[in-house]
Amino acid sequence: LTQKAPTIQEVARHAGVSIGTASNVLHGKSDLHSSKTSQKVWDSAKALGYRSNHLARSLARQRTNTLGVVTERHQPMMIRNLYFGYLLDGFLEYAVPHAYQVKLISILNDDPQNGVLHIENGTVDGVILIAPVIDSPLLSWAQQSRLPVVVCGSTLPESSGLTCVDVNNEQAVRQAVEWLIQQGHRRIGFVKGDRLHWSARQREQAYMRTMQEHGITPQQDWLAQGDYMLDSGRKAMEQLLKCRPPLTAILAANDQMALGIIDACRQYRVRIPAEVSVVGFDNVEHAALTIPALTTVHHPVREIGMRAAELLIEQVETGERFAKRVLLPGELVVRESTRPLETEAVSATNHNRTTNQ
Amino acid sequence: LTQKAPTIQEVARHAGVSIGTASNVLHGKSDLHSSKTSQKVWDSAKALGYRSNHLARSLARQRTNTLGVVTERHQPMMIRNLYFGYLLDGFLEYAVPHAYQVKLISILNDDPQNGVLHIENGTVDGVILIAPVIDSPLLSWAQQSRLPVVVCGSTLPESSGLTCVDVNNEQAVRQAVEWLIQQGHRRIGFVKGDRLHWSARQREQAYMRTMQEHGITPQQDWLAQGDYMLDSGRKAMEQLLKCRPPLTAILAANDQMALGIIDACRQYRVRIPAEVSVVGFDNVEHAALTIPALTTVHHPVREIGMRAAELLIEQVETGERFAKRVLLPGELVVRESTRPLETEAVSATNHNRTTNQ
DNA sequence: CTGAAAGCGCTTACAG
DNA sequence: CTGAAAGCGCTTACAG
Repeated sequence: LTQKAPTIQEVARHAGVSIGTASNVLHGKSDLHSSKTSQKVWDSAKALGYRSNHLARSLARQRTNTLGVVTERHQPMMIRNLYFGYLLDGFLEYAVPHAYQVKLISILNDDPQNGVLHIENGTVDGVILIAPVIDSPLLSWAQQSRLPVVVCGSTLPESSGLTCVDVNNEQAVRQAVEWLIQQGHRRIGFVKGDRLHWSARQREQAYMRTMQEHGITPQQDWLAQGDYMLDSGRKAMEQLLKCRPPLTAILAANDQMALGIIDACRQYRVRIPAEVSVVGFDNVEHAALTIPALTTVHHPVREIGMRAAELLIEQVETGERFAKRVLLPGELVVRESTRPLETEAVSATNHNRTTNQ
Repeated sequence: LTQKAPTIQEVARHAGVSIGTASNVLHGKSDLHSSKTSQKVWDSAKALGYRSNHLARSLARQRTNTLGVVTERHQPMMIRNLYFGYLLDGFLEYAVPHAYQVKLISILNDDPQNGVLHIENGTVDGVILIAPVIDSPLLSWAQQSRLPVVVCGSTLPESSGLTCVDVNNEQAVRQAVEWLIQQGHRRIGFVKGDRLHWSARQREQAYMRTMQEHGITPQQDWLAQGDYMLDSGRKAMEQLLKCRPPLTAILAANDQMALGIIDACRQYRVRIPAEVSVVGFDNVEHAALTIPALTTVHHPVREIGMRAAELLIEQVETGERFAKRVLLPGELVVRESTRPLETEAVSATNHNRTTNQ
C-alpha cells in the first residue's frame, strides 16, 4: 500500500461526477444532490479508500477546526505535569466530540516573538493559554491579537479584556482559612506560591484579607516564600517552625508544597495534626495517601479544561471575541492533617495575639 | 488590528519582487538572491508584519512538520496522566527544537475507523502511539500504513515490524527480582498489571522466568491480578495476605499499585518492611514520599519520549520506515520499603520452599 | 539572479 | 440538481 492517498478529484472521476459535486456530498450539504448521485460518490470514496485532506480543506475554508494549547516552557515540570494532564483531559473531553482537534504549542519563554509565530500561522482557530505568568509576553500578544483566546489557570484582572477560566482563588482560600479559624486556629501560617504566578498572588491576598477580616494580623514571619515545588515547602516549613509562639496551622498555596511540609515535619519530628495542622490546595491524587491524609482544597482542573474548550469554541464559532471570567469554586476536603485547637491552646493563642498586636 | 493577515503576495508586491522570489528569501535558499533583494523582502515582511501561513506551506510542500501523538481514550486516566505527562515532556523537548510541532490525537476506542481518519488526514508527517493495548486496532492500522510510526510504552514482538521505544521490562523486572532474591527473599509475590497491556504481560513473564531461573517456582496464589490502578493494588494485597506461609516480599507491576499495597498494609497493620518488603515499578514522583519510602524501578519515561521523537523524525526525514526496538534500561532505586531477610527467616523460607515443591 | 506558471487538494459562489 | 472556474497561500521546477 505504498501508493499516494486518493484525492477528491479521483473520487469524482471514479463516480463520474464533477469534483464540486463530490465535495458537496462528502462534506457539505449532501441533500443538495439526488440520492443516486450521493450514493455513487460514497461508493467511489469507499472503493478508493478516500480520506479527505484536512490541510487542503482548512486552507480553502479558512478554518482549521483545531485549537491550540499554549504552554510556556519554563514552568516547573512537576506542576506542569499535574495541572497540565488534567486540564488537557478535560479540554479533549469537550473539544474532540465537538469535532475539534488539538495542537500543542510549547513556547520557549526566552523567545516569545518566535513563539507567537507558531501561534499565528494559520494552523489553529483559537488557543488556550495555560497559566501564563504575570508579565508573560503572551498576555500582551493576546490582547492585541484577533485570534480567539481563553486563559486558564490565571485569573487576570477584569481590565485585561481576556476570557479566563480558573478556580476561584479568593473563595477557595477564604474557605480554608475560615474553616481553620472556626476550628480555633488563629496563628495560621501561609506558604506562598511562585511569585510569577497570578494564582500565587491571589491566594496570598485572600489569605491576608480573610485573616484580617477575622481580626487577625498575620505577622511577617508567618509567611514564607515558596515556588509551588515540593522542596520549597520543606524549606518554608523549616522557617515557619521558628515562629514563637509556634504556629498552630499552616496553609500552603498548593499540595506539592504541603507534601514538602509534611515531609519536613516528619524529619523534625513535628506531629501533624497534634502540633500543627496542615492544609494544602489542589487535591492532587496523592493528597489522600499522605500520612496523615492531607486536608486540602479541591481544584477542579478537569472542569476548567472543559469550560475553557467550551468558551473557546463559542468564540470561534460566533466569530466574536468576548471577555468572560469564569471562576469555578474550590471545595475544602477535610482529611486528617488538621484538627480543632483545644481550649487551652485557643486561650494560649488568644494571649499571643494580644501580645502580637 | 482587525485586518487579515498579510500574505506573501502582498509582501512581494511591497518589495517589488515576484512572489516566488519572496518565497525563496523568506524560507528557501536566500543565498539564491542578491543581498539587496533579500533585504528588501525582509524589510517588507517586517513592515507588514508578515507571518507565513503554515497550512498553505504544508500543502504545497506535502510536508507539515508536525507530529501526532496518539492516545486511546479508554486508558485509565491516572496512568495516562502520569505516563503521558512525562512522555509528552520528553517528546516536546526533542521535537520543538527540531522544528516540529505536535498535535494530539485522542482516539475513542469504540470507533477506531473514525480515529484512523483523524490520523491519515494529511495533517501529520508521522505519529507516536502511546501504550497501545494488545489487541489495539491502531496496531494493525500502523502495520499497513505508510505513515512513519513509533510505538511507545508497549514493547511489541519483533514480528510486528514496527519501531518501538520502551523501558526494558524484562531487564527491569529481573533486576528487581534478583535483588530481592539476593536479599534472601524467596517467597516473592507479584501483582500483575492490566492484562490488556503488553507491559503487564512482559513484566509478569519476566518475574516468572527470573524466579524459575533461581530455582523458585511461584505458587498460583503468589500472583494477584491488578489493573495498574491504585485500588487494585489494595485488593491484590488483601488476597496476597492470605498466603501461608506468608510472602516475605511483593513486587507490583507499577507504583500506583504499590501505593495501594502500602495503604492496605497500613489498614491491616502489616509492617513494611518488617513483615513484608514491597517493590514498585515506575519511580513516580510520589514514591519517594510514601512511608516507608518505596523501593522501585525507575522508568525513564522522559527519555523514552525524547528517543521516540528522534526515531520518528528520522523516519520522516529519510522517508523510510524502519523497525527498530529501543529498550531503555530501568534502574532499581532502593529506598525503605524493603529489607534483607534475616537468617532465621531465610531458613524458614527454605523450609517452605522444600515443602512447596 | 529573477519572474511566470503550474500545482498542492480542497471549497464555494455562480451559471445553467 | 450539477459543472466549470476561481480561489485559499504557499512552493518549485522551468525559462530566461
